[in-house]
Amino acid sequence: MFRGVHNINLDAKGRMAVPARYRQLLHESNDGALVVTIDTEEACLLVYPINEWEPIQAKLEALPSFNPAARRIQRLIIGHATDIELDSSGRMLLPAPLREYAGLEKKMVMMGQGNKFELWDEAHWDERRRSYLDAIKEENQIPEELMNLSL
Amino acid sequence: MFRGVHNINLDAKGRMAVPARYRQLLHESNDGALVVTIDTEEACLLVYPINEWEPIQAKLEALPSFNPAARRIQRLIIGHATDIELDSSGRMLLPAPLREYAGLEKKMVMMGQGNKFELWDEAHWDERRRSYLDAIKEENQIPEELMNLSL
DNA sequence: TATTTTGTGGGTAATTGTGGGTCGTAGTGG
DNA sequence: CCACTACGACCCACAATTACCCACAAAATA
Repeated sequence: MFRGVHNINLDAKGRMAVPARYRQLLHESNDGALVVTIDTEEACLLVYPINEWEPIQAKLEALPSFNPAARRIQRLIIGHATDIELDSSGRMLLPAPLREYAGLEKKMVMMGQGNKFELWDEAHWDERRRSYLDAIKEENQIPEELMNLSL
Repeated sequence: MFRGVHNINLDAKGRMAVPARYRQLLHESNDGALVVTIDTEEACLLVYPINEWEPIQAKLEALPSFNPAARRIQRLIIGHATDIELDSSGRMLLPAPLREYAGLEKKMVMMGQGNKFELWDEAHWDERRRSYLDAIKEENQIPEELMNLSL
């Protein structure tokens, strides 16, 4: 699955070159078909290969629609989910509204996260990473699940 | 398993020569396939043979993703975990973003740590080692687990 | 000291990333 | 319904990076 960081530049047309190492993988499994949507907790975008996305959307749709919290999530996540494809030179064009949401201008960071990629504005990610690292260092009570983890 | 220290130089292209004694081992078990990621507590990098890494990523992905502390750890560790291979002369090219994180310029230290290696900037490691030694001398209460250890 | 192994530095070719031109299509407004 | 505009798909050319290779220096071994 996906992992690793890459510094990527967005060009003037809002396109980003997908690192070559992922292209084959994306083409083989899904012919380069992807879905981008927003992360509701952070100002970043999530990119799924279509086959990873479908079950997620199905699960979201199955949520009880009279529940306001569920409706909100559905609206936000499904609402922003946009199909995109890799172009002939292995780039993807990020839709303007989503670029705006994540504050993507030029320098960005692409990170593999298992079944998906995350896209961050570079400055924003640097700052966020710092705060994550601080949180880890200052944490006085580490969750049970993490205590037993040996890396 | 891995142990021992080596002083290593990064060349101008960001490559480091893996000490010959580890090469065979790495090639035999994994064909030289490795994963590098960051240490979240110290400014250093962790290098795993791929077979050692996979179960770790699996464990990380299994953490509850609604737990903020777990999400942070996942983002940081999986997000930075980059696949690399030994080249034909037994060197590895460290990705620029990771080199930056650990402040690796030229002189570095590689240390075996059981199932992985750690990479430190030399000056940084020297200083850190001093502070570790000081901490041990000044410590008045030694953790239970250590009390029963006989070296 | 001779010989082999290991580490280091670059040169080169191939691959990958970047920028931009052009054309077709869809959307907009008159 | 037509002209015009904006945008995206496609294409090409150049720049940057990486993989591969070879040669030499340094170190270890015999």
